[in-house]
Amino acid sequence: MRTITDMATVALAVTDGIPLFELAAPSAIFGMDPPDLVDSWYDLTVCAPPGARVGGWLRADSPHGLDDLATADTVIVPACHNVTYPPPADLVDAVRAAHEAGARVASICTGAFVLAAAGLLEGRRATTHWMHAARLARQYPGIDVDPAVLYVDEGSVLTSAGKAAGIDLCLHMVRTDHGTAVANALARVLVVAPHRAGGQAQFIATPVPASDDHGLNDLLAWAVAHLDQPLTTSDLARRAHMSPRNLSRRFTAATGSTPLQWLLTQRIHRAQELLEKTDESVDQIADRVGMGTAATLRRHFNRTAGVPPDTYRRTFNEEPHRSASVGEPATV
DNA sequence: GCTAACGTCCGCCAAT
DNA sequence: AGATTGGCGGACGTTA
Repeated sequence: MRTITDMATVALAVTDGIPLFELAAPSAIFGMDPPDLVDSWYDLTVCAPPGARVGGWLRADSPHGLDDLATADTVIVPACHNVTYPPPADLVDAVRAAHEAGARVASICTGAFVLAAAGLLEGRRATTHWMHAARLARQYPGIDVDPAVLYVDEGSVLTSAGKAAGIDLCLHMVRTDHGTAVANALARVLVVAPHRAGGQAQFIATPVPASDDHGLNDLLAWAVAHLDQPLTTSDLARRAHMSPRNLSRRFTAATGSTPLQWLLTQRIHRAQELLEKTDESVDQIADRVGMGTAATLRRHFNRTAGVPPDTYRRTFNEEPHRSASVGEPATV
């Protein structure tokens, strides 16, 4: 089991020609002044080859090179600027070495191609920018590429979709390390959506199909507002004026997860929030998030958060910031 | 941890 | 002709 302090050093792998945005998102989050809510924040190292260009008009000037990736707890690999060429071999080797040394490795956008080349995605679920998802899947048949989600958390290997989804992934890591309250506070500072879960593709406008609106947003919003009630697929279908079969199909296409699984995830997130912010019993919380009994909540909570509700509460409530252990969350 | 009842969801296929 | 929909069966998951 990892601890928060284990994840404290974050290394950002800069490659020549890297888009500015890719660099900006993780820098803004991991390199910011520590929020008041925590007493230790991340230590960001930018690892850049000498004279690397950023965004075509900036030059990175860092005393740290790729060798420094190996000692980081968390390694972030932003987009490579051209996926038609194989990623730089020294970067691939450095990323592989870092992962072997126990680092958590996360990619943004086409950075997934670097992780793939390092063999870290083999047999795993992963995502990348929708424009390049087909290429990734073709080049690496062993990867279960999901182009429809914002990010995929496979524990020690995380991938995110294009550009702004990198912010979601970074927030997700902050949430994993420091809890929902800290992640939400940070999102407020950054003025971004506090939580777009990895499996929630409903807020991405993927401009591939002619109509990028799957028409489920109202339903999802309604469901979130009525989580405390028992909701079946048929209930949702009735609300969306669809047959259960069709809703099930549309739902999966739009969100990347099935109705029940999506509801369970939403309920667990709500429960996490309540555990952090209130003193309500697990029983009460189970009732408030529509999970029936505490036993049911515990079962799903364990599976999703990696720890029982009471442990989670102790981690983020009573003793918020001291090397608290959180398990590896399952894929969101 | 077991069980019984019930819900979910996915392949198949005909209807639209 | 091709895509979308909805009903059905049955394996599988969830709940209490």
